[in-house]
Amino acid sequence: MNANLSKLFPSFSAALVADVNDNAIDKLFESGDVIMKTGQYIKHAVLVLSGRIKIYREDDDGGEFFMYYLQPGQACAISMICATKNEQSQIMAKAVEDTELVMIPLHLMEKWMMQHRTWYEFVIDTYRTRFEEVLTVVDNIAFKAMDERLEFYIKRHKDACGCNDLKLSHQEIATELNTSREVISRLLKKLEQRGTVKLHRNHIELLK
Amino acid sequence: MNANLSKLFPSFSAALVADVNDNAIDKLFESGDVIMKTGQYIKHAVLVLSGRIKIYREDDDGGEFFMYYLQPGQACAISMICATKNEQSQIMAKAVEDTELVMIPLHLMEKWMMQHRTWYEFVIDTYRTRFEEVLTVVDNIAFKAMDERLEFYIKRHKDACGCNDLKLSHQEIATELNTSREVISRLLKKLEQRGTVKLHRNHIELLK
DNA sequence: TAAACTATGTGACAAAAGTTACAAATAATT
DNA sequence: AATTATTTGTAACTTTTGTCACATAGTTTA
Repeated sequence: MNANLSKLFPSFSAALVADVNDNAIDKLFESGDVIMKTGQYIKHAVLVLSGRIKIYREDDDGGEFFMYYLQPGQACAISMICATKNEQSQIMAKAVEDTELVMIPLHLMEKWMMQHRTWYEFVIDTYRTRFEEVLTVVDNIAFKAMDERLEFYIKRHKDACGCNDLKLSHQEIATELNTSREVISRLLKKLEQRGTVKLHRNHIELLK
Repeated sequence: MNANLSKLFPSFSAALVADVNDNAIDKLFESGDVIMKTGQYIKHAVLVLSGRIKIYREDDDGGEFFMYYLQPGQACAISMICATKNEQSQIMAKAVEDTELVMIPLHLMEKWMMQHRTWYEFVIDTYRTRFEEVLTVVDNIAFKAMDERLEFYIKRHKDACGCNDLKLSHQEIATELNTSREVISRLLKKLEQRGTVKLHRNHIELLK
């Protein structure tokens, strides 16, 4: 089914790769698609094969606070945690590139935890790294002001896409940081004056 | 060793309770003791038998941001996650009452995951509920202003201790919310005027 | 009990963030 | 090319939060 599964998930044993190929469902999403809504019931654990996903926390007034990226070779910790009990999703996931996923039915989660040591370790590792990532998000909003949070936001984008372009409007960035467009425009201007970025329409060039 | 272990952790199988009693180490802390420091290596998974613990996230400048309470019958998710790989703690834990803990050596974590279904379910459930709790913390600092965050803080204290007294100074509350004492004094005065609380020295009476 | 210490109250002000309003620049559509 | 829509820039203002200064009221200690 997927020749590059073992390349993207090198820790998986051959038996596990075979089991994934035999049982998992492949699914494609286009850039911009909402992959999972808040409140939706989760029936699969999700592995990312290609593309890029952004994970958001939503509030009652339409706020969409950006939490973290999901990349090829990674798994959605929330889907794994929720999948074990068929719980509702606490987050919203959106594809920001054309994305290929592997969906693993929830009843296999527990079986594989017992059967495949490499799956067990992968799941625990996914929990740990994602928990730690959420803690760094807490750090930023608890301890930092908006200027530093914007820089952190830009840095994470750079790390995730490996590029020097942020193709978003000021309004979109503001929404993901739960602030207003004017605040982001102001702070970006300051970054431009410092030579950190160059501003274009719908597009920010990252210089340093 | 502990007669009430099965009362506090009713989901545990008899075999698991016996295994805990045979292998775990009992440990006592006094109110105010730091149970775990940020950066400390974790060698045990921690279960709470009695007392109350507060979990903090620290920053470089001595900030101590309050995350959540740990109660009897609960386990420290961070210790479980980190214990599986002997990682460093990402949080600081402080006893706010005299506290009795059960420490489970890390090499048993994995063994029990395979051996005891009730342990597996308990661990997964601990991850899930704690992950969700951290997400509600993110909600509060990402979407809410300080007045609402203070009310949320008070509510969680009330839920955790089941009492109507918050025995902390304004300065201590300010530290745990990463703001200044004056801001907390101001907001508490407003709550008092609304009849929500009654202010005393080192002690806030919760009326509603 | 006087002195020292700690906690709280409060006014005045500064800085950061959020809001309103509108102009200018760019892109898309007719 | 003209019109319309979107994005960005910015000034003026309000609100919230943070800081400084100092007064007052309890508590503890000498």
